Amino acid sequence: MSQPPHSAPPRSERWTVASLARAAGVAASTVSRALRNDPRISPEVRERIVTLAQEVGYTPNVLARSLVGGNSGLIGLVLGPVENPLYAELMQRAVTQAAARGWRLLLVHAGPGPIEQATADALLQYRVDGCIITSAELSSRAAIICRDNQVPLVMVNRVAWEHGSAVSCDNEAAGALLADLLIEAGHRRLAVVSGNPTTSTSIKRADGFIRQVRAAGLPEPLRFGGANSHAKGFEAGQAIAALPASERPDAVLGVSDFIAMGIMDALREAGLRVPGDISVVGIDGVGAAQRPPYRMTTVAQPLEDMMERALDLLNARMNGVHRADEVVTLRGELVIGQSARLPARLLAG
Amino acid sequence: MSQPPHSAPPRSERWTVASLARAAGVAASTVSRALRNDPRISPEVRERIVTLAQEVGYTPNVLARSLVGGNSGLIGLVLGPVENPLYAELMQRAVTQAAARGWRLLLVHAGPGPIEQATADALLQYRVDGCIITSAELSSRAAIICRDNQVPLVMVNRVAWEHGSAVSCDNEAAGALLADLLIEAGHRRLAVVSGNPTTSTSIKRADGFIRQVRAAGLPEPLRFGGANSHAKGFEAGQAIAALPASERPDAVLGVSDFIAMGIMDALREAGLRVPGDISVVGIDGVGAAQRPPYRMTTVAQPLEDMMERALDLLNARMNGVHRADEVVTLRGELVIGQSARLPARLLAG
DNA sequence: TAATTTTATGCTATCGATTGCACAACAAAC
DNA sequence: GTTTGTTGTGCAATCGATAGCATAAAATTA
Repeated sequence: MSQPPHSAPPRSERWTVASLARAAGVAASTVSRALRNDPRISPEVRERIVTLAQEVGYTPNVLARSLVGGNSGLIGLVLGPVENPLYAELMQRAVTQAAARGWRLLLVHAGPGPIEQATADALLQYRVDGCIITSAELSSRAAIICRDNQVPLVMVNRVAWEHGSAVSCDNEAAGALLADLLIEAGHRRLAVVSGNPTTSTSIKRADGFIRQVRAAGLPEPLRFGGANSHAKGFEAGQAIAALPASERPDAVLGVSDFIAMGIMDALREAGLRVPGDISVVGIDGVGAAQRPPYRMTTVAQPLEDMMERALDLLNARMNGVHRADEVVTLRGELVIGQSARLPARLLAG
Repeated sequence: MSQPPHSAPPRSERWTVASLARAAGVAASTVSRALRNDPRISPEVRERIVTLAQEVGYTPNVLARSLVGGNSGLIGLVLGPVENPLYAELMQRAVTQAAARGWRLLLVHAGPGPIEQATADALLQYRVDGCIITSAELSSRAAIICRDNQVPLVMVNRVAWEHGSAVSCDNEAAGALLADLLIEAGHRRLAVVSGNPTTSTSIKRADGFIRQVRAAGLPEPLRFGGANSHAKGFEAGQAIAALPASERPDAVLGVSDFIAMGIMDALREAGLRVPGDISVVGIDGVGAAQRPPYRMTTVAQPLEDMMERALDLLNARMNGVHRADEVVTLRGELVIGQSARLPARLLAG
């Protein structure tokens, strides 16, 4: 493989359509057409060229191709802080599913900090065909760039701020479902620990939860939170544990599994049993929260489907096709763990 | 911004050197030189062109530039299964540090499965300037491709298999250090839970640990393991907890924090106290293991430095410069948590 | 057999940015 | 007032792949 057996190897450089053409005694355009299965090329010639290309290990230069074709095959990816396992899981699915469609990911940002201008510019410099933003917070620069340059944009796990399509779980329904179940199971003093107060995801989940608590005529839930982190959940858990038993909630929603893990850790560390003394539920369905010691009862987001729909949305907007922004909401699925007391009817099945 | 105020806007397309040149009344080459600060362009002309470019929001097409220059500015990134927080942390640092050098990451793979041929080919198709592999296991296809095509390659957190440079922590020393400390603190029955038996990282860490146990004249450590996962650690923890108290180890090393978390979860679930009844230590220093309820005593890898050295190694091998493969080993740093009984001398400071 | 259509291939321009070389314009020097 | 030297720009080729158009050869038809 490293010693191409043919007559006109490019001087220790890589093979190109031109060098292949020289070696095969045809024109560069013929090589290009043969490799793209253009029906106008005769079977014999095509066969000869394809064989040669394989023998020498020819790899097309996508950069050159996209220069003329206009499609880079690149999708920009902006990730939130990956200490939250949700983002890591989203990333993994993004890579896999993008690859299945022949696209590659240009990873421009990952982390808690705001995205820098130079970083956001890379989306344009590399002529990405589309962009996926999964950060709940600091996506503004990237979103603006996409808007100003007609780059298809889809937000995953957050709704669009002013431009772009979005795919998310029905967050309000998830919060409501959990409230209903907890109440049905007999919980009477509820609490909710929110995440970042500026993100739609956190707000909706808490809203749905609180709405059902009120609808049931129960006292207003206690509220904690402030950021989507284990630390904030832990703080809230400590505060809850410090309450006198008579005032302490008997069930808590962490609006993300990540937060709920922190809550549970704090409660247990304070000597409370979960779910014996207090129920804890989350939303997201991340793997880390499904493992012991958490075994979280949660509403899992259909991440696989969400990413698939996200790529569909991008695909429909590529190649200059203009379409109205679209918001897709998928229903999450209840995952019965062992972190909360639930209605008996659910424990049978 | 979306309404360029100038006379010759490209017909709703993006601006190019050519359209800028037309608008500025100069040649394309002049635009190019002005934007690259070529000293041969007069200050006035340069100023005029730069201002115009900024006004209309011109973004150079990197694909076209790399076609002539030969440098794509892309670094291929191959990640292991990101359920292990270590990989997520490495990724975050890779993005940040690459961006600081003006490079972007082409994320070609992330996950437990083997890397597909089509995926590995993307490294060549996009003409990456270098490649980083942080997967402990399934990197072969990518490594082979890099070797056969003189693509600079550096493995992070594993030693090179047959080609490529590598950056890793002094794994053997880390294992040995932890053994020494545990023994000094009075532990006598030690155990080690390994990861994937084919990875150098796991082997070395266990080796260093076992070596020191033997050197101290203590009985051969119990051995568990088989994969670098929370589940395997959990299994090992359950097995350890099931042993009669007289045979049960009083200290366990999980060769990664991820494994050690699983061990600790199982021990605690079985009613054992950590570190009261049994000490648990890990290696890696991931954030998840530093949080409650783990507060892991561990040897932290200097991830920031490791990634920096990795990029240095790539940089030195770019632009066709050929250098011998290089292996860099950095020393890890002890992090004193609360998961193990340690020598009193350490607890003072 | 000439005229026409089909088929297979080559020539050449193109995408956008860069760069070697040529060449104006102007200043300095004899 | 011609010659030499310096500066600043433009022209044209290049990178690698693709696509429109032209054309030679072959196959079909009149």
